[in-house]
Amino acid sequence: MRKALPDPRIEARRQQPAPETVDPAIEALVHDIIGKVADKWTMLILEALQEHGTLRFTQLGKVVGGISQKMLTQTVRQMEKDGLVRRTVHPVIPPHVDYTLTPLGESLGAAFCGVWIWAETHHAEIRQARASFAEREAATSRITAKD
Amino acid sequence: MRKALPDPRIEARRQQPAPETVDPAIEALVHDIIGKVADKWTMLILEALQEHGTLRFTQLGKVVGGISQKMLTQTVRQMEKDGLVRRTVHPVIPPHVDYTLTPLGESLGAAFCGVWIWAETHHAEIRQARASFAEREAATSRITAKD
DNA sequence: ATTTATACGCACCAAAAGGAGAGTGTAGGA
DNA sequence: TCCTACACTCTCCTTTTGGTGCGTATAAAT
Repeated sequence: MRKALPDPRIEARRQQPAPETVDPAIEALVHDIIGKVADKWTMLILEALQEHGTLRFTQLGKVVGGISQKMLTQTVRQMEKDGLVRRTVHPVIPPHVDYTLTPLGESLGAAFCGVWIWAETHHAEIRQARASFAEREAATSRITAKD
Repeated sequence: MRKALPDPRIEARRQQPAPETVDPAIEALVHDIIGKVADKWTMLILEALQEHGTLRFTQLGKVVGGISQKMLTQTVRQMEKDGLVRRTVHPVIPPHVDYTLTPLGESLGAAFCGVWIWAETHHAEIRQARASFAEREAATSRITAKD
């Protein structure tokens, strides 16, 4: 969420009104990708690597924070499969492996950057919304159209 | 992913280098928000409401596709709590409830827009990455530094 | 009198996610 | 000689997620 600048390709697309020519097969694939990529750990790891450039396994775990080894391995493996990170093994003892974002990963990081900034920008509003929801709930009165 | 234009506040922030003044409490809160919002169904519902403006319960379910009533209720309720959607009950029989994005929800939709476009733009690369990973795996040779 | 439509809530159950902890291989240091 | 570091993998176990089906209220239509 830090240094990323908007992907020029994405910015270009934003200008255009709306393709609206959505092949259902592509649509399904995109939904699938979103489903895989819109994952808490994926986002967190993406951010960590974006900020630090290259990290080793244990360092990455510490930077992300609160992740188990299992999830770290699993998520990073999936990201490698999807071409988001490059995993480099230095065959020394004790083992040394480092992780870095591929250009594809960087571009995803840039895309998610907007979401990070959104969260930073609006977290106060969310807290407020939660509070007022709780209040309304306590009064047992939901929003109701009065016509 | 369709019609959204970039949030001006986010675009403004992107220019700035990096605050780097990250209060750990805020950081944790942001991580929490990301964790809640980076959910498959949340993203899909967000997209549906962004494209259609206002939808009733059943319609929303159809537009999203493949979601059970339970998850639809649950997710939409959470989004209401977080101030992303407004739920309006028309007290008629049979019941009539419609859902629409709040300004906060719209802004999140705009932020996620970049991710949608990223997925549409790069899905071919992901498929290719997966294929070449599978190939490398079959050859039982991972990327290894050769020095 | 029976059916239909709508937006759920609830209970039950299967599946998946995810955490904790132990095990592994081996070079170099104490 | 034993311990430590590193990046895992594997097994067990608990928690969470999510699907299915049933119940509900009630006015209007058949």
